[in-house]
Amino acid sequence: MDRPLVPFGRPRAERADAARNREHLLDAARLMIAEHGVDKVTMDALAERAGLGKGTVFRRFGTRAGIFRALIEADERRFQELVLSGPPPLGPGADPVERLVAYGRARIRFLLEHRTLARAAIERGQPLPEGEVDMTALHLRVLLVQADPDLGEPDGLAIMLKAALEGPPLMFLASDEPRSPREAEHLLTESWRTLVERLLPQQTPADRP
Amino acid sequence: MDRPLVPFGRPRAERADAARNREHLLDAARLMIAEHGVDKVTMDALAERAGLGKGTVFRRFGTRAGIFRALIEADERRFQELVLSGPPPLGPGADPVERLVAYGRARIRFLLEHRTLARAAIERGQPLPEGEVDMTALHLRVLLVQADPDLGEPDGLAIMLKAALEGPPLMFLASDEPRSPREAEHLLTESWRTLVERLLPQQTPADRP
DNA sequence: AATATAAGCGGGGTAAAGTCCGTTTAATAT
DNA sequence: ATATTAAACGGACTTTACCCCGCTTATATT
Repeated sequence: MDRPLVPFGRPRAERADAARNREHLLDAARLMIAEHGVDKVTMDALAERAGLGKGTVFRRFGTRAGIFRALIEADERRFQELVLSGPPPLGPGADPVERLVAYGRARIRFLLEHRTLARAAIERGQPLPEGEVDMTALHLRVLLVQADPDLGEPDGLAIMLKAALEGPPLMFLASDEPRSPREAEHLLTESWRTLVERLLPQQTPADRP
Repeated sequence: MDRPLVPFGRPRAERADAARNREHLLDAARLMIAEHGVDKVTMDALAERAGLGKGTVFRRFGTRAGIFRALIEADERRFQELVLSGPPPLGPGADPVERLVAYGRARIRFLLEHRTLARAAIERGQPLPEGEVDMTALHLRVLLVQADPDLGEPDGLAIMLKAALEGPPLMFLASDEPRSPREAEHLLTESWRTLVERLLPQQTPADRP
């Protein structure tokens, strides 16, 4: 008759078979992608390959895009750790403008390296794939304010700069002629630097006594 | 036996019945959207509503997204005309920085007003929906170079600024809390102004003799 | 007016995402 | 060890975009 003493604990850890099956599914997905590319990863084929039912696939990942999001997640976490506690200028310690430039360079490279998965991880519904909160917009906002406390509309600017940074690699420079990822990386990185350095006052040595 | 004397004329104008059916389909789509929203516009339902076969719908518009692209097209053309030959500062004649600010304001409003259709017009494949060429990136590039001929990487900057301008309204400020379109429009317009005016040297009266 | 032909048409067929619900089972309480 | 139950499972079912291809017709040519 007693109710559990801690009725509000987290919703009870994932069952062991569920965790095992998730790994099976992710492994199967990785193999299928390596063999035939993302397009051939259908929910039916993935379920069969992993020896599970289709319902299980949807229960685990919600949507097709969810599978690809899960595949990127580990790398994304590593990336965020470098940003939050790695060496400067990407990590804390450097001048905010330098950190913004470094973040852009790293993010562009990350997205271009993961572009196939990242594109497949975009939901056909509303927003871009974010792990609960939008780390990029958040981080950009913080650095923008640090670089210039008097900046108007930091929220809006953070949103726009996030789009400027992440849109082109995800769409792989949607416009005009095709470019190699190498050329794209260089072009975008340099453009980002220009954008950031012009947008924010350079902190020259003369500024600090 | 003779082949046509002008074998390379354009591929022969659209047949009258085809044009008529296209209008019927667009009318039907508009009605269905007004009544039940874009999601209920399925290819089967649209075909039936217009009294045509499903194959005809695909022949006319290629994909589902193509229908929504066609619905926006007229408005998009009007917009481009205002930009190319309307009154300044949106049209030609004003200072490039002013034109960039004006273009951003107009584009943000346009995309927010059309956001439902515009989102539905995005293909689940690669690029964002563009009418053959990417007018926004092109226009931004021209104005950027006019405003500052020494700007490095105008191509990359144009691509990034296009993403900064069009991404947020299309994704409707994907991140954080929901905002009303009104608030969104104001926030983005002001942010765009800040971005452009900081990015480019203000043309002060003193600069011109 | 008759003919030729490329364009258009229709609707059944396929593939794939996502839903539903009855059955099974891991984890926990007794 | 047994009972309990919430979670997990599986696979049939539904929905929808998109393909295919034999038939029809508008238009141009003679």
